[in-house]
Amino acid sequence: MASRQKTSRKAAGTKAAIRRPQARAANGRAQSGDTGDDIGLDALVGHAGYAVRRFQLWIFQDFIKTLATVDIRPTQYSVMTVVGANPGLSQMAVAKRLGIERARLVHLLDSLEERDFVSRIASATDRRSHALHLTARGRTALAQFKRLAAEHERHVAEKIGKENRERLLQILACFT
Amino acid sequence: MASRQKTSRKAAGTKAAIRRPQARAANGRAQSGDTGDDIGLDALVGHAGYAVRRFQLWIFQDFIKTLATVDIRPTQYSVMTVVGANPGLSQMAVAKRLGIERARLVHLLDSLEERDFVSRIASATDRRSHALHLTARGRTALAQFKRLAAEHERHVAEKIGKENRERLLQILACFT
DNA sequence: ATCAATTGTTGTCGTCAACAACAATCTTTC
DNA sequence: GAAAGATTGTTGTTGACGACAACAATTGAT
Repeated sequence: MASRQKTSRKAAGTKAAIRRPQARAANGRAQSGDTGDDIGLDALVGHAGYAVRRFQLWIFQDFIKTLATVDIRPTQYSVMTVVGANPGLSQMAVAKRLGIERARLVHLLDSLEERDFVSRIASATDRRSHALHLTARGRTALAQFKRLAAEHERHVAEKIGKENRERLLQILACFT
Repeated sequence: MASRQKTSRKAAGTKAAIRRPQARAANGRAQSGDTGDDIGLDALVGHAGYAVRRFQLWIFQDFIKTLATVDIRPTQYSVMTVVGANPGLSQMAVAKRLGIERARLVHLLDSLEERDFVSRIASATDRRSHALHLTARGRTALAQFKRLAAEHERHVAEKIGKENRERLLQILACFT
């Protein structure tokens, strides 16, 4: 135990030993055989943020796994989808539409351009901005991505139920 | 434009100029007055992940803003809530229950212990593990946090509707 | 007694949001 | 038409966060 005590664990052992008086002796639970399933969450249940965080974690992992063969992540997919549906958009417009910072979009487009999915074309009307387009390769690739994304969406429907998924989309439509 | 061209922008200007032939002349949209509201999302609408991402972004920002006066973030709140409802839990049990990695929980508890909200007490039965408890200060603090969190939850209800919020919680209950 | 598993910890890596600065360029205003 | 202000793409930094991999201390099983 030497290393754990002498290293930088600021106050774990020490403080705890001092503050003992008020330490309620672990109300019946303590560290017995906690499988992690019988632990109450108290106020946490009923918090939308907590449920959404867990859900988003699950849904992103499934998306990444389902599109692992093509190595496309959710944000990259969203960028290509928007650009594909609206060719010629500026980076600013895409960033604003997707709720991404334009600073972040720079790197996203760098990688997508390296893979020859997207191209930044100098705008004719505004020499500051770039008109974004899918390349020919990007268009055929996006078609495949959409098939895989649809498969991912089926996973979601299996997980929470087909009608629940649609209800969810309807509830959250104001954020898209 | 010197710096933008000569610096490390790998292929923006150069490549784009070369790949010109196939560049469809921006189908009517181009870079006119894009306010960002009239941009189609195509397949993106209908993707649960996208809607959930945007929602989680909003909900976390509101949570952080609503609890800014006490400087508590969502994850910190979830830890204190679970520990408060289940005193004596080990770090492993808390991490598993909340879907946090135990490596990450270490830092979370470090900060909460520095602020005297939580204390790690050496377990009597297992000298490896720590029994987690709220301090007296932590208990009174958590009570205030819960009031502020309830206010945040009201913001959510205002945003998506009271009944929609409850429907949402019901749909995502399997993830909590 | 020995070997595998567990617990807390440290460290690294990559993703992501949030800011702040900057050069180039556009737009407005006088 | 020139100066002032706003916009666009870019670079950089910061911090929260998830994922992994190691490690020492300890426990439990063989």
